Amino acid sequence: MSKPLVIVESPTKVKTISKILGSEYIVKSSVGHIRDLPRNTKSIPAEYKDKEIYWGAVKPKDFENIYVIPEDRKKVVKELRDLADKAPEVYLATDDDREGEAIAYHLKEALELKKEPKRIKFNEITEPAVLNAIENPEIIDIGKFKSYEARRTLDRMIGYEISPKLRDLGGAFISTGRVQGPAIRLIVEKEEERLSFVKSKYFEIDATCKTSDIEFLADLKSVKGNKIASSKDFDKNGKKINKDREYITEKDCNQILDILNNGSAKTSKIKETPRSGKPPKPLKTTSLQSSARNNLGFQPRKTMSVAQKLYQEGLITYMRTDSIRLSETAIKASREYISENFTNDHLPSEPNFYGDSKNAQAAHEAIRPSGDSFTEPKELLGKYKEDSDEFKLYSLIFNITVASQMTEAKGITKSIEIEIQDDTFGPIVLGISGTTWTFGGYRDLIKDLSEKSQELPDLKEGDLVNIISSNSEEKFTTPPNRYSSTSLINKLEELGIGRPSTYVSIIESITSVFINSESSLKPRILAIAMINNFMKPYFDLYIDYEFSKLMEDELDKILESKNPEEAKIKFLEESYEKIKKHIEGYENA
DNA sequence: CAGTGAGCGAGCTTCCGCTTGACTT
Repeated sequence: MSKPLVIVESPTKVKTISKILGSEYIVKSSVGHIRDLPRNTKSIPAEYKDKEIYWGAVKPKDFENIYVIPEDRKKVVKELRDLADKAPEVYLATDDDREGEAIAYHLKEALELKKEPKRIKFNEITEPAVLNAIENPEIIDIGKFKSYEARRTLDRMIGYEISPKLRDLGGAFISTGRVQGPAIRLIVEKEEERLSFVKSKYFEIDATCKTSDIEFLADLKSVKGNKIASSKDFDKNGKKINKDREYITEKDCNQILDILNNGSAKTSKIKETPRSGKPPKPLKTTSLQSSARNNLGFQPRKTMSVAQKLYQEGLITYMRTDSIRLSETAIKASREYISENFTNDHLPSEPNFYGDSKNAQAAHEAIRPSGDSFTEPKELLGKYKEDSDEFKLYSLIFNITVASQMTEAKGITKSIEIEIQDDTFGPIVLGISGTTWTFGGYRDLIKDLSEKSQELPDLKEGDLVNIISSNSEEKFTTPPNRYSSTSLINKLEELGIGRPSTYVSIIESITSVFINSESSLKPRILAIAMINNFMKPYFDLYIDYEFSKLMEDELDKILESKNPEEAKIKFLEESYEKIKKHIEGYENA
């Protein structure tokens, strides 16, 4: 009469899994982590109050962590414990990654399970996947749990050792850690690049040309057989870096304009090259944030909160993921939609596959419309208004997912060169080019909005062209842009710093050190001093851009070790020795 | 005698990652 209990992380999953497992099972969620290191001194258990512990959380012997159930998690834990007590069997179906394994272990401890729980994993919620998992239970992977503990303890160690020293210098509103440190460094170094940037002058020349039927604008491409220098041909110090470029002066410029205005030009070369357009990759957290920023003007925080609503409505899959893998279900649904709405040529004979980056944990699939047959955006118009954030974001997710399974676009890029001969400048070559798409492929569903096109004149080699007027523009190279919240998050991901669930909160945790205009993160002087006068001289290791990746390598070793507990202790001992040396260096400076 | 300042000790904060929903601006 009592039923087995299945515990997942997200409440939203409960409904779908209940439907699959039926009334024979009770399905509940932990709503994320349920135990952690004590958050502050008040939450340290009384028995440790007068004992020596590190960072308010770790016993010196063997770096054993002290775990507590935070006040606001006690209700959930009690509820789960009561259910577990009555259940003949407990299935821990937390996510299939390091943190998921940790939550499973914490559940086993916090629920005081007498019988070994069954650990089950699935990374898509479909009937076969869930049933298969139930039939093939595993046990909790201690290696994974120990590598989680190493990560958790190291983060506490770094944050709590260095932040107090930093606060002595910088005041109450500044702190650092494995993630915050490099994030602030990125912003500071970008500002320094901008400050030291030397701008360079260059010229752009174009001419309005005319044939019998059409007027068009052509750009100056080369003189004396060399290409005209553009912004790319200077480095950040204003140095000319390309020997085979023509760096034209203002005087050259005026002479060339004169020649153009008085000369007669001839079509010298027409080139047609085939071009293909690749469909977009399926979405993960960072690319969703970028696409929503570029196409809808959403900041990451807004994107995530709208996506959360869509997820809770059951319209999309999980939105915090580092994977662009589409499940078979998703591929089938996309292909079905394509074959029903487009021609056979829009459907590749084999599905398009996209691989994950090396440091992806891939506990969830890509972000896509949910289900085994996708809801078309227009079907949502009863539920959402056309100009609502939900409708716009869902449409974006739908379009990119389906487009990722369509064929390439095919086109021809035609370039026309028009030439004037001159004694001083040799051949003066003007050019115009444009792409005509002969087959739309995925572009018949989504178009690249940034693309502009100009109608090309119908010219043959040797045709004469009249130049009506010409024009020059003085241009300057520009320093690199500051990071936006979106581009900083992309950079952090590239460096393996932070996780999909934390990207938005990383930005918010460091807001005190920059002047926030969201799209342009400018560091306060405090941040610059923190990096240059504190972190770099004394704690350089902890703002190394590779630090997180190196940590991951060490965590992998713990995971694969024969004795993970021992490997964890060794890793933390070595880490502690290192940080103590850095602290000493700082204290004695 | 009243006001000031040095010195002391107690108590607080800080990390990252997993989930929502309640809260404020």
